[in-house]
Amino acid sequence: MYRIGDLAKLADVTVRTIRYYEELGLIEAPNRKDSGQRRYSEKDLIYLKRIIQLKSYGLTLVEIKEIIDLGKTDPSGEMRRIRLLKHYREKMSDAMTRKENLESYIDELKWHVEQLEEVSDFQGCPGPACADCKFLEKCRFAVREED
Amino acid sequence: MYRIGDLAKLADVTVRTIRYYEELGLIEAPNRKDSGQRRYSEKDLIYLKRIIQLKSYGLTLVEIKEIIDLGKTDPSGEMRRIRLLKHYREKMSDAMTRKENLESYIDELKWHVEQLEEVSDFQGCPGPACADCKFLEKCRFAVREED
DNA sequence: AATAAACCTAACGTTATACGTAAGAAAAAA
DNA sequence: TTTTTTCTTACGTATAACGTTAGGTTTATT
Repeated sequence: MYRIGDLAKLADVTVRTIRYYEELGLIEAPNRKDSGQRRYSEKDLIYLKRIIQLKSYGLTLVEIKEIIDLGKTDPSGEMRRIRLLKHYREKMSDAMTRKENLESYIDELKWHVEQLEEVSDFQGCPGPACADCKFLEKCRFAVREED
Repeated sequence: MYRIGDLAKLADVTVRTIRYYEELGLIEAPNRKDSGQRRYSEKDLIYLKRIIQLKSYGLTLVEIKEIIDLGKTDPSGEMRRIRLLKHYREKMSDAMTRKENLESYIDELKWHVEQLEEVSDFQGCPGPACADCKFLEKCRFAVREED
């Protein structure tokens, strides 16, 4: 059984953070001693770490709560199961979109790097330099002649 | 030549946003009429759209400004070029990290979906149900027996 | 036993981001 | 000549994720 300070150290967060997560319903209210002090189990630590992991994925606490609440829903019964699946698939779809965005961004960065490495007139972009820029095809900002 | 309201419509942002970006130095102060009203060119529109695109990648305005300022730096001279490259590569590295995180997240979501589709005791996770969970190998939260 | 360290609740404070909104006046457009 | 748009200045706002303080109790340490 951990005290709240122990748990905080093990998960590398502050005590306040743990209380705050409890307040938000991200972690369950733990057992208390008669004096009122919280005592946590190994399982609580696992859950907390999991939340931190989800945070590292860029989810907000609200999004994390949604996922947790989904988990709490009793999945027995076909309808509920289907709804749960629907929710998760929406999350998946969001994530895939973000991933695609990120990949575009990475492409753009690559483009900048290549340009710096190989193209001379960096300042002319976009504009007249477009004419003989080797990235013309890929560039959606290029200044092209009228058809 | 666009008036600020025209530009706003074309880029689908508010007038305030444009002035704000100018204030931050994200876009250059445009030419003015004698009366003081801003007049924008096609190129200004391109730059603005580019900023919006970068925003859609999840960059903050400050990060976008960094990138823009990098672009403004005169890249002639080997030292500057190298520093520019270094900055861009750092951005790349950040982006790659975020991408990896996102991929882990997607994996986790997949795992949830598969679990919902195939595993019966969802509520028992983590805990005793770990013993015969088909995802045991991949799970870093599993409750395993002592060695 | 005494002191220090940790814990409790409740509630206000903080920092940052990205604008919104209002005021009062001047210029452009219809 | 209305109506719309624009100008500057400057205060307001909303959300996120806790930080911090107060005032008091409980554990741990010496």
